[in-house]
Amino acid sequence: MELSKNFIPADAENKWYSHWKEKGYFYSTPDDRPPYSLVIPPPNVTGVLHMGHTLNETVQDILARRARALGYNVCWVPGSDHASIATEAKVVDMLKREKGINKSDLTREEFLKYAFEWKEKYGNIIYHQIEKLGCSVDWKRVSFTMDPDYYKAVIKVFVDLYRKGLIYRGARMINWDVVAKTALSDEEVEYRDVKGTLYYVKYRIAGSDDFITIATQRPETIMGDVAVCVNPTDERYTGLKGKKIIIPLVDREVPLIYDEYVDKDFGTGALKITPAHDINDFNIGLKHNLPVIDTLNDDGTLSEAAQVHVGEERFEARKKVVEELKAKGLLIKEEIYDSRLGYSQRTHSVVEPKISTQWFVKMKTLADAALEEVLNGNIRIHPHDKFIATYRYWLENVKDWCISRQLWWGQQIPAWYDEEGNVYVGIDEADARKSNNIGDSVKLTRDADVLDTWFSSWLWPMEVFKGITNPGNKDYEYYYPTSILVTGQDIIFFWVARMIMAGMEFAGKKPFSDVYFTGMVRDNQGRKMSKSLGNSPDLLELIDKYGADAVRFGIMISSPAGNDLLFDESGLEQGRHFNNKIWNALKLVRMWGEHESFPGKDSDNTFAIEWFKARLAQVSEEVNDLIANYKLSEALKVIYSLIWDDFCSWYLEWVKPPYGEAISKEDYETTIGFFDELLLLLHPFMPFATEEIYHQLKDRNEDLMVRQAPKFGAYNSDILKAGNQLKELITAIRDAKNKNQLSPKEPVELYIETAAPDIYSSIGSVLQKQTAAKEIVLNQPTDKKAIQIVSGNEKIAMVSESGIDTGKQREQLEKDLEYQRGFLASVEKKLSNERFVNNAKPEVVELERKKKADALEKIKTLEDSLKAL
RNA sequence: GGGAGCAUAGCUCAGUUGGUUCAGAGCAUCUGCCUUACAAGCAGAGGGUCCGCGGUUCGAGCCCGUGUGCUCCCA
Repeated sequence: MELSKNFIPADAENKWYSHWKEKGYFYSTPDDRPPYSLVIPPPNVTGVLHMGHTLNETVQDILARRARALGYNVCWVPGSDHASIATEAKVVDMLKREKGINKSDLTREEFLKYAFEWKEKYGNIIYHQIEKLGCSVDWKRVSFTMDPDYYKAVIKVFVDLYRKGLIYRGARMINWDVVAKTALSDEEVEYRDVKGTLYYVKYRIAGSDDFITIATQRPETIMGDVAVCVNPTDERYTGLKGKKIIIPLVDREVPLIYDEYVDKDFGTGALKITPAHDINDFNIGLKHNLPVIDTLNDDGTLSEAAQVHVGEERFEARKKVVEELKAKGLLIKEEIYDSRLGYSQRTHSVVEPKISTQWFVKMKTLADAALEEVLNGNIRIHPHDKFIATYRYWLENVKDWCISRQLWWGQQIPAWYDEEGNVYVGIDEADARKSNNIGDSVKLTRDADVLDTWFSSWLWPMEVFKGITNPGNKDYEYYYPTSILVTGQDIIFFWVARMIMAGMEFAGKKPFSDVYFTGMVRDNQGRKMSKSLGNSPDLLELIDKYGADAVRFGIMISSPAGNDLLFDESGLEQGRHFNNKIWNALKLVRMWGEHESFPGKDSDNTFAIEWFKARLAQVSEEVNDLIANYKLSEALKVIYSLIWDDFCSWYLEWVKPPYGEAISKEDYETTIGFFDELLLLLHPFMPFATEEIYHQLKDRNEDLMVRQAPKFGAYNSDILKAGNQLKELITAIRDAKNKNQLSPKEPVELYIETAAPDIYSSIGSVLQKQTAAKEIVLNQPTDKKAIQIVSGNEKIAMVSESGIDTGKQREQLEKDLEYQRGFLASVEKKLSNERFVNNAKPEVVELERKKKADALEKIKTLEDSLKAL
């Protein structure tokens, strides 16, 4: 069959993915082999794969495929999480838009029905993309954080922690998302620098016509003020002790209080205290026994308690309050200053600090265990140095985790309240009654809230193997702890740290042995990829354009471990070119196989074959080391160079039979053998093209995906040296031809002066072939007019029938000579330095002596060549 | 404000234990080639004060200090 001019990715991708799937290569069940398990960091069901995911999934697939080749029983579990806030928002939006239904018109059950329908419809997009990318995940193990068993696991864990006293319910200052109308955890708030306005407002002092001026960025909360606070050491205000202050607009009388907390230098040194809407004010309020006046509704509008502008949106209300203060002459000035505001990670609305009764997890003991497990080295973080400090800092300063969300999409909190508001926790109502001795006559109402999504995903490595709902089962025993977790550095707290906590708390065992953090994918201008910038390419379009292998290549080649990478399509182009390069190598080798009969003669390509054998062993070892250290980008570069340079540019040219002649059967088969090993090395990075070429190379039933890597033993390093020398000789001669405007095919005679003539018995024939040399003569000077070339310590006179430009040559030789003399001088300087000779390690000194000898020899050769011109 | 990281060729980045196989790769640029696998290619070439300053050392891209610039995390 005629092969196409270039590799066509789409055909291979569809064909091989379904073939692998049919053969069951992705599926794993426990057996005698060592396990290699990993769980996909669950993308949320609302999403599509962005470039960050692409990098992440590619890294995992590389590790998985590599582990398979090394004999492990690989189990890679796919899945997604339910993303309560994001999904609920999308479903609410869809209901409104498509069906004209408001969430408030639905019962919880009705809403959940729609939500599950939505999930069925859109939740699979992501799996399709994972498939297109070639990921070898076990499709029989797809998990979802709202699956019935998973749901049970989350409830079980909640009850368990509650009974251990690690979960409590209480009123605290929390982060409130006014769009989603739910509490958020500290980690779900993103802070951004903004230009804020500081308003200077006059508050009248009761019983006088004097004023005290406060500075605030939130004039719309004035109505919630319960005190004005100054620093006790602030002399400006000492005379006001015991006075009352009148809050503008609402005319409430509040005390003037004193607290060290107030910064005398900020604003006017007088701070309005609004405990309901600021965490620091809240703390001061607690300390001074002040009331809390919550002037905001859950949706961010002003509440009845505000008395004025009731029902106005908070930022609208701010404008109106400012106008009113201005009108009353109470606004002294406005000042722009740099501030930071918290935004909801999901809805991007400004987060409102709010006093609210929520459920919390006590983090201290959990955090201690999770920290210990990493510090003692049981869990290794890669790259270690970059993230260990962050991990440590967060765990040492962790705050309690707010886990309740005022949503429906999620695991409903298993807590019931009686009519007095007493709370009873149990895995279901019956359990709650039984364990708390509550009779059936008592009416119980279930807590309406659900749990934070991360409260379910922290169980992921355990529960995908049913480790919570069915502990001790065979899968769980075999696959847990998992081998590695690959994830983005941005969720080190959300997820990684909490998974470790969960593992230690519920299994008494770490969830994984290694954590590999990938960097962030940015665009080629270094900007974070985001929907609003529109700079995130569509994965499926990229795959259409370049092929999945090229996408994988492009993202990996520019992806040093743990560092951010600037995504640029030029990398994908390079990947596509690489595919074609291998494809063309395939075409060449196939052509050799098309001869009717092979000559029976013994190989005359011994050197090329032995050399490549050694190179292959050397690089395989290197690749093993690199991958073991998670240096995947470097491993890919090494493989790329082995295939393109060593195999295609050198080896294939060396063994290529003259046009029209056939290669020997032995060399042909050896070459295919090499090709197989190269494809195996590359396969984890570019699975489709390699599998396709593997089958095009030879008719066979076995697949590359399940081929086992051979063990390469020691390799001959002498032959590698000889290979380098050969390459240098060829390059030097080609270069000389190029510089003298001779065609590469120009027939020449080479007169080589060498101290080691023996080597030419092995490399001679290749050298001759690659340089179009009619003849190679060793250590016999010629008196013919020749081009003088120096390569290493070899002095070559190249005789050609065409003209020679001696001027150019002289220039080149003199340049080399100058470099060698400079080099010699630096070495001699070192050697004449007594302190160097006395202090440096003997082998270093010896090396310098050798360098000196080499340099002297080279200088002599160059001088001789110049003379010969 | 606290902490971490980064700064090497025009661009994106490697550079593991300090020692000319260490100053590298890919892309880009330039020169010559439509050479029967590959022009998405081949054969070559040019290009860097390794951010500035100081220190340790016989010796620093690498270690230490400091300054500058950028990025991230936390408050």
